[in-house]
Amino acid sequence: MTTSIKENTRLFKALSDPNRLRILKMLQSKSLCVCEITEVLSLATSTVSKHLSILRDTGFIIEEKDGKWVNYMINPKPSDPRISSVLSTLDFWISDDNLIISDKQKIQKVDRNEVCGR
Amino acid sequence: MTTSIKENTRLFKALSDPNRLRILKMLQSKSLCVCEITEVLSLATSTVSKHLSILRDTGFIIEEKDGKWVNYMINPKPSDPRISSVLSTLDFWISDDNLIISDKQKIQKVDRNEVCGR
DNA sequence: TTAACATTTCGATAATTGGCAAAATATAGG
DNA sequence: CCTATATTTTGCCAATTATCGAAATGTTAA
Repeated sequence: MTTSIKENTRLFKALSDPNRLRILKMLQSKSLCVCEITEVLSLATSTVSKHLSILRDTGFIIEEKDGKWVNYMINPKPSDPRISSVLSTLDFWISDDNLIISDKQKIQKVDRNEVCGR
Repeated sequence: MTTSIKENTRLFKALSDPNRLRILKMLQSKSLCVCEITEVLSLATSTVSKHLSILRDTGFIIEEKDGKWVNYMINPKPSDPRISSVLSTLDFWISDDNLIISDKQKIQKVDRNEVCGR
């Protein structure tokens, strides 16, 4: 495992954006495709895609292709124990934020066949 | 305790700079004044001062005035449990980095009466 | 093979951040 | 009170980052 300052900085940088934290919290509830996340965050698709690639490259999430969709989900078996540690930590560090609560309500209702393609 | 997305983002932002991580690791060895830290990091005094104020404002460190010096040290009793958690975590996440090892060697030799005032 | 849709990549731009030097503030000691 | 030293604040610049829209890529289904 790499424990360099540079590596750690990269990990904390990945966590230091509100939209990326919202994405992680949403994925802790449910796997989602890019357009579903885009709908909840109200950002451009390309912006969400970029956030997702940062979270993927640092090992927080993984992707799984499903036809024309790409499903993103929390990395179930991170090789880096720091990732597991952060993920379980976020579970109770962030829970009662109004934004997070409303995000969770939204993703329960979001249907990719309705939301995407408009 | 605040557990908002904004608060958490701020905390991770504070940790997402290599020089701030170096400062935290140095202070985990020993309390230091601004000019001692400046000497090790080879940055402008004003830059170091700024980094220290960010770490102070987020609760990672505290300051204690000592005459013309200001000593900075790890916050011994953080009111926010997330701070304690991160601080103990950093202890083993970052330890074998060459930069950190050399920083620790340097601060053992640094004497504020020699280093400052030149 | 087109058409439609999902996603990623690219290029441009605005906002944020880290850096320095100089000015301002604070303290100690003559 | 004046000077030297330590630190903080301010103003400015360069580098980085978040964002968007457009173009490129990939997939499905007609």
